[in-house]
Amino acid sequence: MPIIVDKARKRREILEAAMRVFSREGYHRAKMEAVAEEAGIGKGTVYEYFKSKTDLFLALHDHMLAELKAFYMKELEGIRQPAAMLERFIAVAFQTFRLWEPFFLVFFDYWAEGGRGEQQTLLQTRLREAYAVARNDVAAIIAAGVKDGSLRCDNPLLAAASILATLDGLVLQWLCDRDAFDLDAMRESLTQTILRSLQP
Amino acid sequence: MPIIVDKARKRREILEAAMRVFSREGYHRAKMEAVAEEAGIGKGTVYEYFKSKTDLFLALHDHMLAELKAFYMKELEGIRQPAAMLERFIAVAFQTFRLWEPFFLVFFDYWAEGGRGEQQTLLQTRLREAYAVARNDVAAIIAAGVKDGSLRCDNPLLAAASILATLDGLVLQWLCDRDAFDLDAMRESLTQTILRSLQP
Amino acid sequence: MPIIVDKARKRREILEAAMRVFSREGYHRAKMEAVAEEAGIGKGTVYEYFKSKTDLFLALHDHMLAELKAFYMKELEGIRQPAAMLERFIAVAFQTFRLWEPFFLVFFDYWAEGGRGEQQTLLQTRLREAYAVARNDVAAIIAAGVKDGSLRCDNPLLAAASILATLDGLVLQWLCDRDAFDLDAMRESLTQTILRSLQP
Amino acid sequence: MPIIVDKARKRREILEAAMRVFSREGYHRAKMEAVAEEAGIGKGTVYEYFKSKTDLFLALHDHMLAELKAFYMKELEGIRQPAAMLERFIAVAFQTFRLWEPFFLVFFDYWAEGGRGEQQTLLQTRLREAYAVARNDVAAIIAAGVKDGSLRCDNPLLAAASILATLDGLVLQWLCDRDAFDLDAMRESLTQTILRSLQP
DNA sequence: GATGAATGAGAATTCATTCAT
DNA sequence: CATGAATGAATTCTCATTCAT
Repeated sequence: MPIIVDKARKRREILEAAMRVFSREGYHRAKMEAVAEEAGIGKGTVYEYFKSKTDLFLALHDHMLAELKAFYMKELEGIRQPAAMLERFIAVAFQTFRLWEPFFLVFFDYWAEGGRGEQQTLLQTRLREAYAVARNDVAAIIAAGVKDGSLRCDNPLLAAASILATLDGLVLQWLCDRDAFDLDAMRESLTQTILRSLQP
Repeated sequence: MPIIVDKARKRREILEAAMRVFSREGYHRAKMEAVAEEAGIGKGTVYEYFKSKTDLFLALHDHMLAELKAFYMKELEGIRQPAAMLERFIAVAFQTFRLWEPFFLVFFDYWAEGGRGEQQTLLQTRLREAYAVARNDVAAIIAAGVKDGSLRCDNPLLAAASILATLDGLVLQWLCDRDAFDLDAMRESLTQTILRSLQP
Repeated sequence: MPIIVDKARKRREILEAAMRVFSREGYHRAKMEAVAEEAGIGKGTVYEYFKSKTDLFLALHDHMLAELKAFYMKELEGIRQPAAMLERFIAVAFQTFRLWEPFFLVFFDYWAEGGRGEQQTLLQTRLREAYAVARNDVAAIIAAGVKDGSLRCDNPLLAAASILATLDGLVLQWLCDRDAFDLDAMRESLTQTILRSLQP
Repeated sequence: MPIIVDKARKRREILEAAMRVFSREGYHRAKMEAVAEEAGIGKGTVYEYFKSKTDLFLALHDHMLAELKAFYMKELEGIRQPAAMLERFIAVAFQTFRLWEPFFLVFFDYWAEGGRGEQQTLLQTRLREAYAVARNDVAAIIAAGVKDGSLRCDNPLLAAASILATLDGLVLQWLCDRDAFDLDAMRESLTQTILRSLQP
């Protein structure tokens, strides 16, 4: 009788090992062997679950985004007021800066790989889609506020893009230098600025 | 009669060739040979000017920042009003998105390399310094505005960090998807938001 | 109540699966997993019957030769006249070209492995023995003809070697290019040439 | 000034090293590193001349056939009589058995690789072409004999194919077992048989 | 007996760097 | 000075084999 293995579980373990290794060393410097070791398995086993390093990289992107989204969903659950949602959204973002540091470090590599080239790589498509989804989600909150009169905004999608950009840019800057600014002060200041700019 | 070679000039040519190659392929995928070819010289010659690929990468960072700074200086020249300077600063930033695309694509790699690790790499130090300088420059403009009463801001450094973050995040997003948002609309909207948030 | 398995039968099934896979892909490119799949069993099971890939390869050689010999025996059964036996032998050989194509394709690999090296590999010994047996068999037919005066030949063993060589060389050539020559025309021509050269 | 290297010469040296290694170990077992070592160069250098193992293998085929052909040309030079040419041709073939042993051992691999598959591999095409050329060359000699009345043959191309097959089959057999038959006796016998079968 | 998940030795290939000319 | 031929450390990926169930 064949050994019964929870393939989905092991797959996730590999993904999480990959995240740690990639975040530590960077995608290009990271060796498959290191990923295997981090996952506590043999080199060849990784290839039973992912057919190449690229494939693993891609799968990790999906995995990470799914996890991130789930985190946001959970944290935003139950909040109905658009302004409150935005405030919470920003707060959660700042939380992730600290809690999901490795996550964002890996993201550097997606940006570096995905920004490049006109060839419509799978990664590029995914990255583009992920951004579009995020923009739409945030824009939807703003639009809801506009509708119920609690917010004012001519172009919710543009505002959403801008908010996301600020958050991205802040992790970037903060990860390059933890002393660049105080996270809490920045969160308060940013929340104020954004909410004020959307005030009716 | 030795051929007199303008070493500084050739050095710059190599740097610019490297920028094109790195922006096209990414630092890790880029081959030294490709850089040499792009510069129209022999592979070995690159090593006469830069002692290693890392060294070239690092030197390119300095070169690029110097060029960028020079561009900003020129474009901001003559403007005295803090608010006007900020407006112009943002406008110039958006200009660079289009004009300096390869530049930013290479920047992805600096972020990817520099964000990582506690090891105080030379690159990391430089990146940190560059950010600090940029923050100080922008903060200085704001502080000047606060001083002459034309602007209001509790923490100019924090505001500067935030502005820079937004701009960084926007290139990132825009380079991943040129259709993410309209650059001109974004510039206008962003300028408004920022200036309004600094209104006394 | 243990499942009674016809081990010999399954063994043969694996051998035949191996023949198909080896003939398709070549011994070296063929994967044990592919053999297992072709046999409709699990990868590990192959190792219950053959202790290694080499072992399987070797066993296949024996199996194939036994099958081939049986085929010849059946086809030559009842023929007594040496000349007629030779004619039939050649005809059967040409039949096998078409009918046993995979068989010969695998043989390429035995030649490639067996021709090489002074190390007295098991395979090499087997190959040598197989050739010796075949030569003796054919030589025996010729010798019988010489004895009954229906054929003339100074050195039956040499003639046998030559006949076998021609047949081997023809499969080789024909398998490399099905359009190299017409099989039927070749068979007729060859039969004539051989029989005439052995005419008293 | 760049180092001046006789690239063609080194290429040939690598090819010859490859022939030795491939003939010794077989194409599949042979390691690129062994080829490099045999050629007295570094592993990477082989790749400066051949872009892959397959490429080297293919190039070796061409190289070997060219060398073989040159050898035949030289040895047949000056002979005009068709019968004499055939006799000489066979004699040269038997010479090569002894002199070019490694050559033929490598050929096993071409047969093993080239016989297989319907995919029109480059190697397969080359092999087919090589056979066709050889058949035509031999057939031309026979046809010349038919024309001047010194030989008789209904189908020179068929006869040529048969002669080549016999020679191929003989190397095969002989390389598998040097004691299978005496080369000289076989040569004489074969020459007789062939010439007699072509007698008017 | 049968299975297939796990493994790691092994091989092809790449590419930064050196250095003879 | 400039060059590009040579190099080998490093890395990805393959696949025969093992063995727990």
